Amino acid sequence: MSDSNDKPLGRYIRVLETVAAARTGLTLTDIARELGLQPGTAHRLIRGLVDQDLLGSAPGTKSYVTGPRLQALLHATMDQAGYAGLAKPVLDGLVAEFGETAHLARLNGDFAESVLMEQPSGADRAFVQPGRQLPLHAAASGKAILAFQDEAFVARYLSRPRERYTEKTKVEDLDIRNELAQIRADGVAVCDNELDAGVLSYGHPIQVNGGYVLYSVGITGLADRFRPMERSRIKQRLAEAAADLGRKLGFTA
Amino acid sequence: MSDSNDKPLGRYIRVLETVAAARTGLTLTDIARELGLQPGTAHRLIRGLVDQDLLGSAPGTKSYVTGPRLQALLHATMDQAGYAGLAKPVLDGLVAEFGETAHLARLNGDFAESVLMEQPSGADRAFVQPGRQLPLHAAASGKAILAFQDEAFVARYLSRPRERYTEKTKVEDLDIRNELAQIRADGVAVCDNELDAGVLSYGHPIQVNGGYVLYSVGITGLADRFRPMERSRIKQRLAEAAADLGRKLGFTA
DNA sequence: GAAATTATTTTCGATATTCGAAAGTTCAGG
DNA sequence: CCTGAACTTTCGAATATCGAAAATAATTTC
Repeated sequence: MSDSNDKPLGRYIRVLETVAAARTGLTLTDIARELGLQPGTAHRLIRGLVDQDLLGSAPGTKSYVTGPRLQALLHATMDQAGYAGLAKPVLDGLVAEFGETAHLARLNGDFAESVLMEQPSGADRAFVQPGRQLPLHAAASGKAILAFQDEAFVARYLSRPRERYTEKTKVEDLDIRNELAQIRADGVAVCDNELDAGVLSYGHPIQVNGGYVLYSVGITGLADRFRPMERSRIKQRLAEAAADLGRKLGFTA
Repeated sequence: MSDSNDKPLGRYIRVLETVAAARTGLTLTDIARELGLQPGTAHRLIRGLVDQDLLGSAPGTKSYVTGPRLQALLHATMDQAGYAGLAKPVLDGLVAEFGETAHLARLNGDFAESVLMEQPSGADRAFVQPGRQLPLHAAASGKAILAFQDEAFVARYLSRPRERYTEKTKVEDLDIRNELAQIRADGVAVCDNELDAGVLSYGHPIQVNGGYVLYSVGITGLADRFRPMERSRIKQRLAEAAADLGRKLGFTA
């Protein structure tokens, strides 16, 4: 009888399951023994999975853990209700302090998707309602995520045409790369009239345990009213919120 | 340049990501268009994924959703901290009401692994501390999960030898099958001195959106003290807790 | 209800990947 | 330095995958 589990795909998945089930990192030999594979085969399978970022190996060590792409996949499947319970209180805290709209965005393909939004009572119309796909080069929460992706991702993103939403939208490779560098240095991304006219927003990356950035948290408001707000305070509170959310959304790598 | 994403494994994963990112089920054509695949290729990839239970197709319809094996894999990558934020409040509620230990268990291989436990202050020694592997035939939270697995899983489980932990442990196929049927009818599983002597516990399956049961929630106490507690009340509160947890741990199918 | 359109499934030879076995490296302890 | 375990590479044979095209099924249109 030919078990469907000895097809190539099935073997890859069994390796993933083995690693995922382990509390701690597994070594090549662990995996080979567990699945009854010879070392050479296990090595090839693992390499394939690492190439796809489905497994990661803590640099320096020889043990493997679940990779960022698998974590992203998990988050992508989680229901919005799952996020709401975790993230809503944090967003509410931001709303209470600044009186502007706060939202949580998640990397989804080539966009940052808004997955949760909280507004002050009597808010303007929503610019970041859940489901909206925010461009990675022209939204604060998008830029905050893009700035912390690896070079291969950034290069791929920049290799494709980008839409210009307003006359202030940055579309040149160099402009965008410079801004990403600044975001990495500063910790916070700004989008001033680059996506929606008259709208100003701040975004902060959310780092989960492994250090990967899949989410960002942002505050958005009408530029005229929001601009005077003290920037250092916004930055500090966003950083706190991001740290809190990172813990709540986090994984043990 | 040969992108690692056009290797066979990468294409399978991209299909999974596409389906996972969609809020609703995707049809073959949707997937093919999204990924720029020709229909025949998409069909073969999808079929391979369905064979592995990584994708599922709602019976009758032609649209694909994430399958039970993918859900199990992704959940397995979540660690205790990830659960804590979601499930701790629910367990705390049970502890507050009954004054006994509550825990969340997850199907892991041929055992139900306790992944989170909450105890009343001044508790007895812990019988379900996180990490403990609870047998599927001799623990309330294990039986609650086993009762809702498909026939192939149950048959495979019963085809292998089972340990007898106490003289009350049920090990005969027929006894176990009868009890599983009763659990399906009743909704709640009981383990009375079958695993740890002097310990009584109740378990309730947790259904996530697709209907798959990967988790259960349970209450455990010393039999002498716990037995007098009103059973219907326990059952009702466990059902509520399970519904709540199912929402929080759930996926968009 | 027949024709046209769109969606799904199957077939095909060529190509690329995977397979297990065995040999070759690297690394850590004694 | 030697030894053994863990890790990595190599190899021809077996197998899965590839894109293109054709066949079937389901839906829509007229």
